[in-house]
Amino acid sequence: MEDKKGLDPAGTEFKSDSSSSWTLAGPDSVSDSINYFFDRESSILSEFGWNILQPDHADEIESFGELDRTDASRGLAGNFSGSQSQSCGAAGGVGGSCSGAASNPVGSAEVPTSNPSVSSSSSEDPPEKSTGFGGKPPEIPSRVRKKGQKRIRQPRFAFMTKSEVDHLEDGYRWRKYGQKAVKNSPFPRSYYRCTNSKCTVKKRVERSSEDPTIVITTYEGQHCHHSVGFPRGGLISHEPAFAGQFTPRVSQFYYSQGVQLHRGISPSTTQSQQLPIEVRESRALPEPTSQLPKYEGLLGDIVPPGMRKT
DNA sequence: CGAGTTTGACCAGCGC
DNA sequence: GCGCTGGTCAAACTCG
Repeated sequence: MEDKKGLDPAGTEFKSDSSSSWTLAGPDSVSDSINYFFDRESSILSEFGWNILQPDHADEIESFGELDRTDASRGLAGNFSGSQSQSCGAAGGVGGSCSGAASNPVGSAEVPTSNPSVSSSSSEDPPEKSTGFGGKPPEIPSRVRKKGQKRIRQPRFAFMTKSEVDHLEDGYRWRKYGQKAVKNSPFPRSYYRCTNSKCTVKKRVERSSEDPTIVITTYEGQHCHHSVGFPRGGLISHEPAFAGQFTPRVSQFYYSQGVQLHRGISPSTTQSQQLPIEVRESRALPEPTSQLPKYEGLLGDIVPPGMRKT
């Protein structure tokens, strides 16, 4: 049960899937590599409004995953300040989540895309009306969204956690707004959004069809407010009551079970840690034996220090 | 009674 | 153009 396909017994190889693997350059580089991921992860997560702390023990980390860039042309390409993210609005920027780097004009770091028609995304670009998350909320309900008005994706990241609980505590409060059966998976996918009315962060939770003990959580967007509570004393809350309530549970998840980051970094993020990342999971989780070239291509661009691709 | 969940329907995007 | 699928809505329902 503890064994994961992504990590060999020696703990020196990380696999995103059967098509690609990461091999540490040397034993000494293990912790460095872990630190690399978590330093970056903390940075990245903080961009999303989370302050995930680094685990105490590197061996708790079981694997790092892949990401899908298939939708890059639609979701990235300078659209972090897209229409949906505008609703962070006036509330924004408590702790800087919604402002600052969050509104970093990603367009300045051009994101390579496999889709040559990425330029078409310019039609989606809000013409500088909003400054990142400082704009006004979308006034048109998506249900009444006009035809041709594309759904703007926010940057995403996902991670996998070995847990029997579907909905992991992360210090924020979530409201479930949908559940849907997923193709090729016996487990439904649940859709959550942050209960903060000014926050548009969404979260998808599903179980891996390959390993039902693994929960795949995908966050989309950035919180524009503090969390209610935070693991291991790193409380941001102004409400001690809540803080005390959440701390122990979350700590257990993040540090006893470890956080499995299932993510990717857009090539541009290797140049600027200020940039949020976009992680897209595939429409259907890849079969163990199936290969998604798009993953491979992207992973090839991301080689953490001390690691080499095999 | 308010907040959260469930669930069927609707819509948009994508691939063929 | 059509069908499939993911994502979202919203009414009904449950719970505290």
